[in-house]
Amino acid sequence: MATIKDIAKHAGVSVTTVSRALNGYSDVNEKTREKIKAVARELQYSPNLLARSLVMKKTKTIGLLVSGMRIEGSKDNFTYEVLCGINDCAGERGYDLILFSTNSEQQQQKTYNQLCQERKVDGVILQGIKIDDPYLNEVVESDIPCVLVDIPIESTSVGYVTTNNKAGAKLAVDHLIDLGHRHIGMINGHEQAFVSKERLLGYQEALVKAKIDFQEQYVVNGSFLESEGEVQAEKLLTAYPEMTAIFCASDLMALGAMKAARRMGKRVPEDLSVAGFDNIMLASYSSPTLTTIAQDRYQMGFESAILLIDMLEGKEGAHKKVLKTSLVKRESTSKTQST
Amino acid sequence: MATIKDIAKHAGVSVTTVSRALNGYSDVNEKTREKIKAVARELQYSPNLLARSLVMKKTKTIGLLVSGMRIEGSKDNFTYEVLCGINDCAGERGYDLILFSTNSEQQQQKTYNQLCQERKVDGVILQGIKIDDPYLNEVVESDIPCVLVDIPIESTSVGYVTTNNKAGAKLAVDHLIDLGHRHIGMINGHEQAFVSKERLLGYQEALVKAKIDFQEQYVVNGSFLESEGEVQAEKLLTAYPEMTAIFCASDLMALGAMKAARRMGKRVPEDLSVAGFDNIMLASYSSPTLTTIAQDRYQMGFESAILLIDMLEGKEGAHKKVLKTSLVKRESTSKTQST
DNA sequence: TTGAAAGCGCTAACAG
DNA sequence: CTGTTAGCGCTTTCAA
Repeated sequence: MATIKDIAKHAGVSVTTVSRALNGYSDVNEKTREKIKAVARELQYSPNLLARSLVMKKTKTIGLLVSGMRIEGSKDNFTYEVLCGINDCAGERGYDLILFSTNSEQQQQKTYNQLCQERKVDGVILQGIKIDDPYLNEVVESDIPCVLVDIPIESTSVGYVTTNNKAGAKLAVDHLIDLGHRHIGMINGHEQAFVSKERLLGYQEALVKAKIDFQEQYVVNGSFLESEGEVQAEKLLTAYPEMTAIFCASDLMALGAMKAARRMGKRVPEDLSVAGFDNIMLASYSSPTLTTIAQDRYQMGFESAILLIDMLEGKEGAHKKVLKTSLVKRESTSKTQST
Repeated sequence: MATIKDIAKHAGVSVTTVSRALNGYSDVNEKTREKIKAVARELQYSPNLLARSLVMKKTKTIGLLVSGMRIEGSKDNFTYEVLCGINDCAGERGYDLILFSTNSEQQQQKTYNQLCQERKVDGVILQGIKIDDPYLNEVVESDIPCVLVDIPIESTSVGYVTTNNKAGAKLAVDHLIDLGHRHIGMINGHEQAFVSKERLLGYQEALVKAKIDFQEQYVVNGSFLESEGEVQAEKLLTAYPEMTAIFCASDLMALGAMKAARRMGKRVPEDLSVAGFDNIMLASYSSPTLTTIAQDRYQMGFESAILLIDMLEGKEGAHKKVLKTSLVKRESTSKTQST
């Protein structure tokens, strides 16, 4: 509750001097500084960041715009792990995070710019928004520095962090091909996800390399949902009994696919190999455990924050970061029995 | 970037009128109001919440002090799900959330009061802090309204939300007793957790009711960790071969216990019944699936926010909320074979 | 090395 | 119904 005014009074100096002393300016007598510091301690002073921000036009605050901070997200933990990464980096560098809820209707009525300008965040990290989200246009047009997770847009004020989804998908499909599979289906996410496009490309690339014809009807969308994964897997396996492997663009859908297989009396991996993408927690607890492509969500968050803060502090450097993936072989894939 | 000053100029009125018009005061001519609103829209005005907060002494911001926002948390998702609940309620009621990182050393040097006073949050929700956390004392002494998750402290400015842990534990142990078990071990969390104390009481209560002697050596601590659950389960099962069931104070530890059993050649549930607490995602994906006590983490978050905001807005009412639990029967528990 | 004064953008008495 | 004035707590010229 004490203000610099109080300190000034108690220390017998002006507010200017207090401000300078506390902020470590050099042009202040060391004795006065010590005295001021002592008084500040005594009065349990803590600066009012609102007032400071108002004049400095910097809040040391990063906005976090997460679309889909929902309970369902605890299945794949994407949001949470990214958040952990952001939080750690921000903490290290002295920034606090402010969470913009985009769930509630109340907040949805505000534009992106309103959200940011009202709270005067220095920059923003956007996560989980779809390619056709109206916020996205605003982001690009606005000049508030921001970093996008998994959407490749780059400009002076916009950067992004993503995983090498194409390479990751290729890794998975290569693995299936190595195991002898020739009829490989794919359950993709949805059209509004950049990562889906990339993962499809990786799938196709692997096929081309192995001289396997791409069959359009082998690829369906499952909206990244476990339930849809199950539905779509059943459809694929019914329509194309020759299929011996399915690559899913998310582990959740892969779990769904395994369920479908089980229900249809197909054993995984003996009759059907299933590979996922993400390497979520559940992947190592399901039975059979799931072969998948690992992507480091914590790191994505951490790098997003680095990128953004570097931008905010005027550090030069690339505005994008593409993280590596790796193949995690588990029980859900094996050599094809049918040859 | 436009301020009320700009609007005032364009509309040919004073800033006061602008302020009043935009804030919906009644004592302003509807025509002037309309005009002002039009100008505001035209200029893409959005209020500077910093300035407003500075004078109003209200920020419409809730601080979130989460200890242990770490990647390991994605195993049980406690933090994330509580956060979702808080976020949803806060969003509905027009509050934004500011995340205080307590991970980094930088931030740890600040006291609780500094954290809150600097950012001028209206209130705070604390989650995941231990009973012996230094922040806790500060909370009680400070007069910043706050709500604690899973720590029962109540005062004019402090409230809490928790689950009925005693009843929940009793439910689990009753279930094991019903199945015929008489030698039931317990792997608890740790001394610094209020919930651990409660769950132990529930365990004891169930034993008393069934006229089973409480054996102190049957109860060990596993720090809520899967790995420790495994270690402690092995110790228990080795030392007390008569044991046919273990109640674990968290699902994670229960998963560890099942691992230990498997490693020791004991089948679950035929040779050993295992019950957990929490009903985390993994509980329904493990094999065997885990019998457990469900607690609604999202609801805990939501209720915390309700409690806090009600306090902030001067609504009278209880400062605590205790949520119900329920038993979720799955595969890991069954009738005892050895009789 | 220090202080006086102005101002960040807003709200809130108090007059008129 | 509207404007004038003051002030929230801080930083920052500009003088001294």
